[in-house]
Amino acid sequence: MVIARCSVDYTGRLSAHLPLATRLLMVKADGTLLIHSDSGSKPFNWMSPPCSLVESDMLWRVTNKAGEELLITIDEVLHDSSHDLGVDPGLQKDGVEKHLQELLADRCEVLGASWSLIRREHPTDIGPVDLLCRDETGARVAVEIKRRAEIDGVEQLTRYLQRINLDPWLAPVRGVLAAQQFTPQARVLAADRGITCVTLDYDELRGIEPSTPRLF
Amino acid sequence: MVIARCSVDYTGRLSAHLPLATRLLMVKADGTLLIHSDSGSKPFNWMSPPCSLVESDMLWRVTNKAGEELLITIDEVLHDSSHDLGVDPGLQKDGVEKHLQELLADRCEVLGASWSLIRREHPTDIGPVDLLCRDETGARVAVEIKRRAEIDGVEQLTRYLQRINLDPWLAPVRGVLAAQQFTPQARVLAADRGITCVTLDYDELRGIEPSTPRLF
DNA sequence: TTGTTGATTTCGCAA
DNA sequence: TTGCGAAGTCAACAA
Repeated sequence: MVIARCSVDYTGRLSAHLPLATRLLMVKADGTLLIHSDSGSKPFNWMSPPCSLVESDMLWRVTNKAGEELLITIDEVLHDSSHDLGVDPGLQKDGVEKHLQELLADRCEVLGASWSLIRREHPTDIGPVDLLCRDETGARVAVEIKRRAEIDGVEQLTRYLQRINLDPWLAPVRGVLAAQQFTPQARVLAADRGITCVTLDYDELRGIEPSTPRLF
Repeated sequence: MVIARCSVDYTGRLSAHLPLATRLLMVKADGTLLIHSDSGSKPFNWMSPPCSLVESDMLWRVTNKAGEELLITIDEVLHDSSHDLGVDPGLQKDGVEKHLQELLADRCEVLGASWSLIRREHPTDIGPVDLLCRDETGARVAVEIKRRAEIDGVEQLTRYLQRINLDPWLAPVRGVLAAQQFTPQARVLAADRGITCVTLDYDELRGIEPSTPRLF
């Protein structure tokens, strides 16, 4: 961890210049280098491993295989310390889309009374549909699950429906977009495409799910 | 800047837990808080301003307006230092999409012989089309520019074309997707929609451009 | 304030 | 390795 007055030049996927100012240079154990200012959550410049750092005099040269280069010109070092953090057990996440899909696969009657699951991750040639279900009339429904449904989620489901309806064994298949939140524009476009929007309640799904006895 | 053995719990847009380990806690002047381990380029946990940090004993509680909460339980502080970095002049970038658009607007004959520019950032009710050109036959062409064209770029241009072709003064307008790189799926979908893909060479564009004499 | 779009996005998963 | 979709995406910019 070095705090220094420095200027930085990056050439690679684009060209960028960082004028002389005081910043934090962080070199991690895995080779990651980050250059942070005193505001904002993202570093101004960085380099991801694998990369090589060569320090000569007051010039740091960081390069990687792809030919990207970070030149750090050090004007003055204000702080320099090193710390051994050891390995990190990592972050445990809960509540993401995958989890929603698992819960809904188990309880697709949340989408409609008497609905049943035909298949999870039903493959098409442009990617898998989250759920393929049978509704109360026996008709097939393709379900796309999002945490927050936006316009591109509607586009995605539309593409799936086009593809899936080319299969005479499956067609006709209608679409359901299931999400915790919807942007107004997603609702409008979905309505326009004949796609039904279903709002999910994560806590309710999670609360209901354990009460379902598994018959393995 | 604090280096400490700590565990972290985040509740907000999702729930996440970070088991006890040694990490870097960074508190920036603008209120940003970052929790970094010794590997990876992004922090495991963070909170963006505006947020409030309350330190009581060995517990840090960080909250924001949206009801998100970060609980940091400090086990042992290994390092604690503070540094005044001052304001940063910020990063100067070159070579991003906006720049490509400027270059192409000046040299749209790169897209086809005798092509001319009608308008840059042509407005539609769902957003501006990057370029509106006239091809060698006098027909109008809507051009969408990307650094890397993916499937959603094709969707975006498709929406623009639908809108723009509703205007009897402009229709018919065909589409060109110009990018430095294309994903295979973008090419397939573009072909499917009758959209032409044009590969751009940034160095060539930049190299050619200064040779164009300006008439004042 | 809200919405849209780009990003040296990063990250994870799967083919 | 490559491709593709998700992300607590972040951040800039316009309406």
